[in-house]
Amino acid sequence: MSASKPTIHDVAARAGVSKSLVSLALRQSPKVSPASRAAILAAASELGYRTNAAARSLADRRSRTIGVLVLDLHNPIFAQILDGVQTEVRSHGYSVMLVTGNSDPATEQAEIDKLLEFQVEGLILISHRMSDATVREFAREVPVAIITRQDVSDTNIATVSNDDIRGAQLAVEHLVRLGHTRIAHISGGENTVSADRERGYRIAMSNAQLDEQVSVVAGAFTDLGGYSAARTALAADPAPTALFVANDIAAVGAIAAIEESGLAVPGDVSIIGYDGMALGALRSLNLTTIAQPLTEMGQLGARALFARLENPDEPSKHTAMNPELIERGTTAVAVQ
Amino acid sequence: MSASKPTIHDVAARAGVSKSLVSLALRQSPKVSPASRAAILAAASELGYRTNAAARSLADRRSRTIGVLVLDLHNPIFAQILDGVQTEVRSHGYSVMLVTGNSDPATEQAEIDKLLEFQVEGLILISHRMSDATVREFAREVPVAIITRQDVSDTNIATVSNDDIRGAQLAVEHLVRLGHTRIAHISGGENTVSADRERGYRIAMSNAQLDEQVSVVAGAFTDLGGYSAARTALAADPAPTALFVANDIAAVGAIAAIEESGLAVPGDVSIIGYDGMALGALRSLNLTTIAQPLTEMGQLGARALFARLENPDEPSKHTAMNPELIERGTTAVAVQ
DNA sequence: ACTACCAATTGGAGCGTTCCAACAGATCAG
DNA sequence: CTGATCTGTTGGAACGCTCCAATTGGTAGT
Repeated sequence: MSASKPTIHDVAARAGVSKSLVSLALRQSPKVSPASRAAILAAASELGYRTNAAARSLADRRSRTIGVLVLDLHNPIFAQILDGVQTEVRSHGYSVMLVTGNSDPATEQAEIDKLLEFQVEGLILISHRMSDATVREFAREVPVAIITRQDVSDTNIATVSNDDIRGAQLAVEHLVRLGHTRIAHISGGENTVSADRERGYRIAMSNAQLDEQVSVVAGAFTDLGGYSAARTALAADPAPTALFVANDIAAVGAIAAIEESGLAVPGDVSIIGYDGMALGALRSLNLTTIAQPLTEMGQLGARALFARLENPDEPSKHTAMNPELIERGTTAVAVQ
Repeated sequence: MSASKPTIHDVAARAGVSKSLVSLALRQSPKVSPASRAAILAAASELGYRTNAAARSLADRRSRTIGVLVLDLHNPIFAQILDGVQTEVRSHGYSVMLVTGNSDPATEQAEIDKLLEFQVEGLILISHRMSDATVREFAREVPVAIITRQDVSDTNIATVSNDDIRGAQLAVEHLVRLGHTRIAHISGGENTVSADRERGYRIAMSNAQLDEQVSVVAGAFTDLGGYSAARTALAADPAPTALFVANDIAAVGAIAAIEESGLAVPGDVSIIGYDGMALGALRSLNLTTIAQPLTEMGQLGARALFARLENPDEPSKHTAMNPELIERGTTAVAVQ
């Protein structure tokens, strides 16, 4: 009637065997006789025994756990990526330890430090805001996979991303094809993904001889960020007839700003986002966007991590995905 | 140049002191001389030492970690609740270990089992699909806080929720006030929250002498669930002029279905959701809803857990929040 | 009947920490 | 100068598990 949790010793005593045999039985070793196995399992369940992961991971010197950092749980695209990650990690018999840094580098770093203290065997960063140096530092301790970015290159860091520059060009080319010239860009703030998308915008504008029309308003990867930036963008004279917004969730905010100012989407202003979030497919939003295969990217990222875990000699590589235009209802032929 | 991770012994050797003193210094004990402390800290950082959480939690017999289960990361309201939970948990010096069960009871249970193996000191369930018996079983091992539900009662289970029956009534009363009579309800599937909201709907309809008009279509707490159910609801003859949808994300799906069938919101059909998700406030959705104070509920749930952790004698209690009507653009006077 | 082998089982060491009782050396009161 | 007190430091035990080498009983082969 011990007050605290039963241990392997308690189970052993109750089943009338040694602790070693209990350990073997609990881990399905074939060298335990059926009789002992039955007695041990019975004793364990009677006592409500639960193995202590801390002790196990200490003795084992491995945790069978992967640490996952997600940039921002408010944006549903990360849930889509996570779906792929979880599926893959579980299929390898590992657990996921999930943390967020709320888009703040210092918090992210602190959370990763904790993950490493917990002895995670690998790290998956689903977008992040830390410096390359910091990430590389972590990569010296465990294999790392980065999903959504490709800027860090290191033998111990695998990356999976789409080509944001190319994707942004697809977005602008689509608008140009519809006859738009005053195409403004709402950026996603100070981060590499945003920088690439802006770069693609500039390249495509230049290719279309629209250099004079280039107009970038600083926004953020959030609904409110897109909302405020769109207000600013619309205040220009002449106002843009199309907006390429750095990501879908910000595009939703931008639509709100446009409708609020009495204009129609896409009648007066066309909007195209980026990411391909599931919600955007619904008719109430019906958002034209550049889609990335989010769930697949999660899966591939996890898979790359395990490849390295299972074969530490092979260096990590970059996996490039193709961004794809999904034409829906928020873009239309320019009126003007 | 040891291949594996440095331990406290390595640090001790390098600093020329005992492992015990290293342990003390690393935990900011005041009884370490400044000289030793400096030497130890230097040695630790030179070696890239990181304390092993498994060993610490084993020796300490406490993990300083709270396990959090989230129903579904795809619905952004859970991110809002999580914000409150994280803030509170961190302020107590604890870490959060986050898992999802993808709305599946078996997966949820397996994930919680893992959390308990990791020796989490408490459990926060942000909505879940497990049976009362299962949850009560967990509550025998550690204190539990349930956010968003109030159905389980147990001295070791704290609950924080709004009154869903009352909230649903507010929704229906709002529609009735606008002159609607053919008010259909799109439910959220087989779970207690959904059941309560449906119950509130029925009560309010009855109070308004609209018993004959009661019409419930089985949906789900997802955008697609709301979409399909709304299609079914609209097929009725006569079609409803207003829909009370079980939650916001499903309401977004319902709006899509309505617009797709050539009807306008709120011109032809009014829509009211439930939850108060942040996204609904944006003008592009502008969703009328019954709001719950999500972040605050997260915070209060975590706080209730710590109250019990710090004072195990005091039984856990239920905290009731008030649901509140937020009138936005998806409801309007009935035209008939 | 004896060795050889195999299957099942066991105690002990070790994983990296924390806690505790013990200890050395300095400081101080009488 | 002696004992008491305090400050800083130490080795060993313990946490709950896994791994390993060793041990016990059979069973089979000759």
